[in-house]
Amino acid sequence: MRVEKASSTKIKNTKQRELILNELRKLMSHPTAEELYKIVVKKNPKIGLCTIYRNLETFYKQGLVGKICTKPVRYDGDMSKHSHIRCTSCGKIGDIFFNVPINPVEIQKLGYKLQGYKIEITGLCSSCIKKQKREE
Amino acid sequence: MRVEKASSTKIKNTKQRELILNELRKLMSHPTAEELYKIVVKKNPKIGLCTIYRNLETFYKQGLVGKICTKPVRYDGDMSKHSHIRCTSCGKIGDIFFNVPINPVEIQKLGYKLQGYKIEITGLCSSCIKKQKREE
DNA sequence: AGATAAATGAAAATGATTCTCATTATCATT
DNA sequence: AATGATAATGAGAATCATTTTCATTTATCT
Ligand SMILES: [Mn+2]
Ligand SMILES: [Mn+2]
Ligand SMILES: [Zn+2]
Ligand SMILES: [Zn+2]
Repeated sequence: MRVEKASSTKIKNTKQRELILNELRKLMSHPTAEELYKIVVKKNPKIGLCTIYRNLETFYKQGLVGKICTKPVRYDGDMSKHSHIRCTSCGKIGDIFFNVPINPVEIQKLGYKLQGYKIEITGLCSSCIKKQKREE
Repeated sequence: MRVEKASSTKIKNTKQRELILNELRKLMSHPTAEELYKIVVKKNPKIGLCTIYRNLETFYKQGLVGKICTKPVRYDGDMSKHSHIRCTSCGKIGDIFFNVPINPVEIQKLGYKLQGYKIEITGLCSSCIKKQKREE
């Protein structure tokens, strides 16, 4: 018995999709769906919040945007190879442009096939370091 | 982001707390609060699910257990230094006992004070690799 | 244009987690 | 052991980010 092949659904290019991706790519920040919605809705007042949710997830699955699994989830229009640091004091997400290589062979030895990895770093951002010093 | 007040509250040792921590430490797995509840409730049928949630989070903040920020969140009674790999096919979480060092100085150069980091690896577990091959 | 298949938007549902609050347990002091 | 102070518990309600449902609209193919 033949098992149904993994979905071959054709993705359609809608105005909403284009707008959402463009606006996300313009940003240097890592917005939540809600935050991006507030920007996008100014250019298309008819757009629905769930369309933002839906498309961000689609973009992520297509490898078009990055996803940061905070709560709420944040997305990243910058696909260059980098990591993120979350400030434990103010919650801000910053970019960390340096690389920690993981060797696929090491993972293979442990019985797994490596597909991807993310490094989630926590720390204090510069302004929170200053704030902390002032309070001392 | 909520700024944590320098709490001076004394933590009391309750039977529930001890039971939850002991049962978690017995496991080799990475249970959710709900999964651990199902185990714990057999030994204390009066215990409430929210007590599991509350204490797991307390243990995490005390550095007694590890936390894996999947959805739902998973906890780890094993505090030895290791990373986790999530199988993208079956969702299982496996332990990866090798180390990827991050240099605090590198982070400092970028204006941050490093506090911690986690590496979240994704891939295929051995049984899902086999399953995939069989289907070819 | 007409067919068909996917995307949208509004509203409702979901579900993991957190909150509230009355009650109970723990612990340091008498 | 009794007391008092305070933290923890348990039940249920609330929260809220995200997902689902479904009627309608839109994009794309022939
Ligand atoms: Mn980034
Ligand atoms: Mn582990
Ligand atoms: Zn900060
Ligand atoms: Zn698997």
